[in-house]
Amino acid sequence: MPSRTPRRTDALSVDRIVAAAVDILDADGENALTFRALSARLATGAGAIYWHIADKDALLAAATEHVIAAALTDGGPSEAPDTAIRTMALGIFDAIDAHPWAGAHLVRQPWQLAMVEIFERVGRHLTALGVTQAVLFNAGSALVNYILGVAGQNAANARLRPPGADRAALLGDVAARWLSFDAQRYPVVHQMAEQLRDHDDREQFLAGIDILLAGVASR
Amino acid sequence: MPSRTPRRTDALSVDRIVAAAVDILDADGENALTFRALSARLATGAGAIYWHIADKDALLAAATEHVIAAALTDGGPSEAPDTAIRTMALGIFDAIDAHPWAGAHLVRQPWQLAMVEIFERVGRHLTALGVTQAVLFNAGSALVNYILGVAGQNAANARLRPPGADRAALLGDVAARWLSFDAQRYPVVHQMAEQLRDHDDREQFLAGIDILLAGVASR
DNA sequence: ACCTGAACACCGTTCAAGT
DNA sequence: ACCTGAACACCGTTCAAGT
Repeated sequence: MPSRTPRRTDALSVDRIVAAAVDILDADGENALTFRALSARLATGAGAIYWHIADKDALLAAATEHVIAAALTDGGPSEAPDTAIRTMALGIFDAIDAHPWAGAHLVRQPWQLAMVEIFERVGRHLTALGVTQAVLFNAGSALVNYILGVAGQNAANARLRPPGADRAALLGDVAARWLSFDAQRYPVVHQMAEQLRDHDDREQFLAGIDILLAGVASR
Repeated sequence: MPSRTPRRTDALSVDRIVAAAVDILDADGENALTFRALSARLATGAGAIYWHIADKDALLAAATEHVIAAALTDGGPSEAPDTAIRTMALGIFDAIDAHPWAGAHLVRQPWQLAMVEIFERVGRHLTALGVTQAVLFNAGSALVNYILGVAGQNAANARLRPPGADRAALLGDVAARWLSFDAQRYPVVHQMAEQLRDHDDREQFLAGIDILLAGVASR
């Protein structure tokens, strides 16, 4: 029986719209996010959303920003620079693993805020690592491009995986597909298929980061 | 006045459909490729296309395959393995630079034929380079993911670039955008903006390949 | 076997009209 | 200022009907 006027918690806002969008994207994937589904969930009209957000691209960008920003927490300042890069990269990897649609959008829309944030951190850690001014740009761009490439792959894999199917089953399918190619023409693919079946995406991602760091260190 | 019955060069076929699709994609971009536009260009009904090709995804996949396969020509067999990797990577880079929509699709649909072909070649060259069985899978995947990451970026940049605008102008815009961020919070982005303005995409792509190769060699 | 083209179910986006 | 919801222009895809 509070006498204060009740807070209008149902008022529309960019935050509420983005939160609802993230919910839909996480639950049912990219195709499920329509302005009709979103306005239904928010109990409003489609036009109301357009008053707060420019268009669907801006909506996806905001949702991606939201999810990536949460992943970009700073590690302890005592962390060694190369460890810091691994930590940050893993954070992005895990965020995209949990929200594959964010990976897809990150790849399609570079130069968005999340991207600049990633670039800044990678660059800072590389500088701390002693990378010279001259190679910093190339090294940073190589790392970012690698991270984005994996992000895209992960997003694509998640799209492939039917809801409910587990990772092992999908890997088995892909391995079988690889083995179905002609062994004479694709010997390497054949032998990689074996390793593909029981590899760990996360470990392999880190292995790539380590290769890049080793390459940078050798300069 | 040949008496032979004229060849029906206007008969529909997957090849003609794919060729027309590539034309539309190259000329006017991804959004311009609709079944209506395609059937109009082929002077037929939309349903006719569906008799030859499963759906739009299959159409894009076939168009991508077509464009990437053309880029994957074998270098001379006398080529050193690391040179061969650079040559192949540059071939893909240039193909995607010329057909950005193919880069976008390659990123979205891994495990398609073009991907397997790329993986095979990268793996073969790495083996020739003396890479051990144990690290082959990780090294190959790192290279492929990096190439795909750059492919995605290139595709996105091309989508950003308004038709007619040149690369230099776009780079200037992005650099200006980077400089508009707070210099205290984004010092690295600020200093990279300078190098961004007059960097060469192709050279930077190769620099990344070299970093990866150096990292692999250091194992 | 192959093609036609109208029809269906669905989008993103706009906008006059409301409060 | 903010919301409503019908309307618009446009998709991918299907399918009965043709040849």
